[in-house]
Amino acid sequence: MKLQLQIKMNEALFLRNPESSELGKNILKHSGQLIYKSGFEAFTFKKLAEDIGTTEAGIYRYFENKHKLLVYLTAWYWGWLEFQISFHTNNIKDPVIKLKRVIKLLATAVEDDEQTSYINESLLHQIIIAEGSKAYLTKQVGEDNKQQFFKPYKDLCAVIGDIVIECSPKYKYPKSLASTIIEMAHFQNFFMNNLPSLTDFGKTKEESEIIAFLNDLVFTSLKKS
Amino acid sequence: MKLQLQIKMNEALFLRNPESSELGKNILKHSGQLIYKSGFEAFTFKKLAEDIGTTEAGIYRYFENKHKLLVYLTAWYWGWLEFQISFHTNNIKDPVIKLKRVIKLLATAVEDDEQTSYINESLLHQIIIAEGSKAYLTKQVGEDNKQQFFKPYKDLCAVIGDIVIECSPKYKYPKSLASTIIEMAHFQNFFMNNLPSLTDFGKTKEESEIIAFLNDLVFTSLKKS
DNA sequence: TCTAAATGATAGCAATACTATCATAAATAA
DNA sequence: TTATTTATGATAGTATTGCTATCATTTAGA
Repeated sequence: MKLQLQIKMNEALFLRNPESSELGKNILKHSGQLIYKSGFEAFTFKKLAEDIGTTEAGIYRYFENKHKLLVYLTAWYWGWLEFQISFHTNNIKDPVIKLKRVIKLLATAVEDDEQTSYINESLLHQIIIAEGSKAYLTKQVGEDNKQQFFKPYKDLCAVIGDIVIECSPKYKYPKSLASTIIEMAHFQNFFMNNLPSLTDFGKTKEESEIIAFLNDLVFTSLKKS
Repeated sequence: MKLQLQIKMNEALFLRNPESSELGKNILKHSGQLIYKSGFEAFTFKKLAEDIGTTEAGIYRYFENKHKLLVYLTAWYWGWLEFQISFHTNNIKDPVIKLKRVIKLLATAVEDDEQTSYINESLLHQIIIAEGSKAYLTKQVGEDNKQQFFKPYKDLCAVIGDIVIECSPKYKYPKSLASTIIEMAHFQNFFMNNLPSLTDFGKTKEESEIIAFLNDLVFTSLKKS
């Protein structure tokens, strides 16, 4: 039996559901590759269309513009990650172990899990590191937020915040700590690889060091309170 | 006597030094206002030129493109902030108080200090919060880094890292903690105002709460080690 | 097998991101 | 002072981007 993981996406993110057709799936697959390769700024629907072997107009039938597509990809990623977390922390009672597992999942380059052939999760992880913040660092963030585009991110943040509270019921900043963990898991990775002197991991470039840093940061905060 | 604070800028950031002429100063002033108002994506040299009352070609004589201009503004900001920090922590011996002062400076909306008429620091602070990461979250980050465009940011990070070490000589992650403080001072502000459920400050929207969060995060980490 | 929906092919248009040219004004050096 | 460099203004032009529209052709579902 082959299970197919389906992440329910916000319908306002697309014009036509990309998961409902071959062309749509190709859009998701190739946009991931293209954004990874050339960066979001250089990414255009024209190039994407050429890559797939369709036309620009074809892409526009699925996504209004490249911003929506980026938001789609990030939303998909956060949804997928929340599932990974609930899967990998299932049956763990100790919230400290749970939180450590979460930090590891956030900071570790995932392997493509083959459950979704049209999205390469490890590529997506890299894209989120370098481009993820651009999904919300815009003037339309308020509008986009009203339409619930960032719900998967917020849900994930809430899940992590809840684990924080389980670890330390009196801790005063569970949600800010959660968003700090998420952002820093990615930013420290980007810095380590691109601006190493902003980190202490420039020599080894090991993800395990980021995990150690975050564990130290989080658990000294939580033990104390 | 009126002191003029001059921040030495990397010459590779511009084609003609914008601080050397009226037009140049106008470019800095109005680009700040425009980016603040419409966001970096919608910002174009054409609009900037119209705003100033010059031509597009006129702007291109100073800056190669809008990315370089953004990097210039961020570099200027980090340089200015490092000066503010050295000024406001001067003569403080206790590194803990020093670090608290630094956190406060990072997280507080600055008031325009009038020393530089052509750059509005409080506007710039807002720009850095919303657009600052876009200066380095690009495919050219490696190239830009080779040209030392991010030196002011790295210097600031080093300064803060040194204070961390003064506070707690055995702490293992001074630079990562420094970049975490800097980034989170800004990100928590952005989240608080735009995606409040990612923080614990959505109700009050007070900067003082961000400062309290960062102080808690940093000093529990440092006291323990 | 009919019919609706999805795709492909092509065109076009306004805005963006530049580059080039030439005239003029302002600053500076001989 | 004049000669000359340097900065600005005005205008043009070009390739690419970011779309929208139309119509013919497949493909898939009822």
